[in-house]
Amino acid sequence: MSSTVAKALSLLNYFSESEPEIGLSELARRSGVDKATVHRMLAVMCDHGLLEKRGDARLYRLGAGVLRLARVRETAFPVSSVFQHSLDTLSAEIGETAHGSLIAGRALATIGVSESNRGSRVSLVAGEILPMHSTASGMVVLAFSRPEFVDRALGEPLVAKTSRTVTDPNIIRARLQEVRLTGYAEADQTNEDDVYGIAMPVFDTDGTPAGAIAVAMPAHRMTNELRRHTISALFAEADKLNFGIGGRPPAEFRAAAARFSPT
Amino acid sequence: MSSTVAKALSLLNYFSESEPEIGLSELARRSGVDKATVHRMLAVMCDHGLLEKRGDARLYRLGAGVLRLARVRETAFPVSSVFQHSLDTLSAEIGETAHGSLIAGRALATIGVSESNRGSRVSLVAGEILPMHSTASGMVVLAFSRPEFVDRALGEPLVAKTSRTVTDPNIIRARLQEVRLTGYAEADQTNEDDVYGIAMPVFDTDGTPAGAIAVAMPAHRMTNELRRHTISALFAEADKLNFGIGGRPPAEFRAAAARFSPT
DNA sequence: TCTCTGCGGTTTATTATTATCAACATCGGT
DNA sequence: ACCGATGTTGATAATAATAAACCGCAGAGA
Repeated sequence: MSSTVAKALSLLNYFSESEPEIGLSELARRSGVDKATVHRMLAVMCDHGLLEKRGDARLYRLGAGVLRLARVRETAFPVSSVFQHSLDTLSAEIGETAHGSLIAGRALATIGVSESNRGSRVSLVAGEILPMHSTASGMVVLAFSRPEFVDRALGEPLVAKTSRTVTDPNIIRARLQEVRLTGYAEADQTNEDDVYGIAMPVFDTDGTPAGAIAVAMPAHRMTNELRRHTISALFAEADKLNFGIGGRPPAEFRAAAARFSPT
Repeated sequence: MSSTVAKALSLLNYFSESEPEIGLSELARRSGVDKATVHRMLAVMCDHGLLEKRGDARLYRLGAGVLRLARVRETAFPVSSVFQHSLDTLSAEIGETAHGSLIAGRALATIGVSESNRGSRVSLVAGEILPMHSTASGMVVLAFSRPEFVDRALGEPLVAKTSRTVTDPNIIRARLQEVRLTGYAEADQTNEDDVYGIAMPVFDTDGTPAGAIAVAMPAHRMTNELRRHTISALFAEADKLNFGIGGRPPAEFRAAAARFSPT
C-alpha cells in the first residue's frame, strides 16, 4: 500500500484533462508525501520519460514516455482502436454518446469516447477514472468479476456522487446479482445528475471482464423504446468487440444474452 | 540509477512490440534485480494498471493504465495526432516511410509512423527507442539540445549498430556542429544497413527540441534530387508542426532554414 | 508414468537504501 | 521587500532490497 513505487505511481493519477500540469508543492500537498521525496520521484519519472518538466514553466506534466508505452501496447494488443470503432458505431446508431473503459489495476479507465452529434448530449472526458459502484460500466464489470475483485472494490469508501448513488455494499451486491442475470447494467443518475447510462461488459481471453462499453444519455430522454434499442445495440457491439479482441464471454453472460429478446 | 522507482520503471522498457509479454524470471534476469523484488514491483505496477497479468498465462504485459495516461496527455497536449498528420503528408509526398519521435527522458521515443505504400520500403515499429548517435533523428535532436543533454547522451556507451556507425564522441560533436548549420541531419546506414534517414527537429515552446520528424528510405534509392525534395518537404512540415504544437524554433534553426535553397 | 527442470510465487533474517522532517537557499511575481 | 513557490541539504527513523532458501506447478523427456 505504502510502497515507494506505489507512492510514485500514484502521483501520475493527479494529472488529468482538467489539470494537465501540476507543480511540486501541489503534488506534495495532495499526495501527503514529503516535498523532498516527491521531488526525487518526479526527477526519476522525468528521467524515464513518464513525466516531463516544461523548461518554460516549473510545472510537471505527463511525458512522451506514456505515448510510447501506449503505442507498444496498442501495437501488440490492439484494443483501443477496436473499441473506438465499436463506439463510433454505437453513437451513430443510438444517437447518444458512447464510451469504453478498461480495467486498469483496481480502477476502471475510460479509454475511448464517441460523442453523438446532437446539440444536447452527454459529454465526458477520455482518460477519466470511473467509480465502480456508481457507474453502469463499473457495475457490469463487477458483476462478472471474481469475488476478491468485488470485495476489494466495495471495501473502499464508496462516494455518493449524486443523491441517488447507492453506497451500501449489500444493496450493491444484490444489484450485481440482477446484472448477472440481464447481462447489462443501468445507472440512473447514480454517478452524475441527469445522466442515464447503460453498460455491457467486454471480456478477456480468460473469461474475466476486460472492461465495458456504455451509452450515456440525458436522463429525461430515456424511454423504454430507447432502452431496448440501446441494449440491443450493446449486445451486438459487445459480441463484435469480444470477437475483435479475442475475448471469451463466460457462460453466465452468454446465457443472459440469449435470454434477452428485443421485442 | 539505483533508486527503487527507477528500477521499477526500467522494467517497463523491456516490453516491446516484438516481446509484449514477459515473465517474472525473465525480467529479473535481464534487469539484474532480485526475483522477489521484481515480483513486488510488478505487483505494484499491476495494481496501478501500468502492467497487467494475463489471468490465462503467467506473463505480464503493459496494462490499460498506459492507454489512459496517453489519452490524458494527448487530450491536454495533442502532439501525437498532430505528428501523425504531418507524417502522413510526408510519406505521401516523398513516397517513403516517415516517422516521428519525441524526447522521453533521456531517450528518443518513436511515437508515429507512416509507411509509404511502395512495395520496397523501410518498415519500422512505433514505440521503439532510437539511439541518439546513430540515427538522423537523434543527431538532429542533440544538435539543438543543451550541452548537458548532449554530454549525458554521448557519455553513455555508444553502440555500433552497423559498420558505418560513428561511435567517437568527438567526431559526433563535429557532426552536430554541421547539423546546426544545415538544420537537418542525415544518417547513411549508421543505424541500420540499407537505410538512409533524413531528420529535422521539432521544437518546444521554450526553444528546446521536443523531437524530430524523419524520412527513411532504402539507401540505394537515395539521389541528390530525392534528398533535396525530402529536405524541402521536411522544412515545410517541421514549420507546420512547430506551429501546430506551439513550438518555437531557436534563431539558430531559423537561420539554417533560411539558408536552405531548394534549387 | 515418473522424474527432472525451469518457472512463478513466497518466506526468512540481514543489509542497504530511502523517506522523512525541518531547516534553508533561491527564484519570480506582486 | 515580501510571499509562495521550487529545490536542496542534513541526521534519524522507517522501509525496502537482497540472498538463499522453499513450495507447487507445468511441461519435457526417458
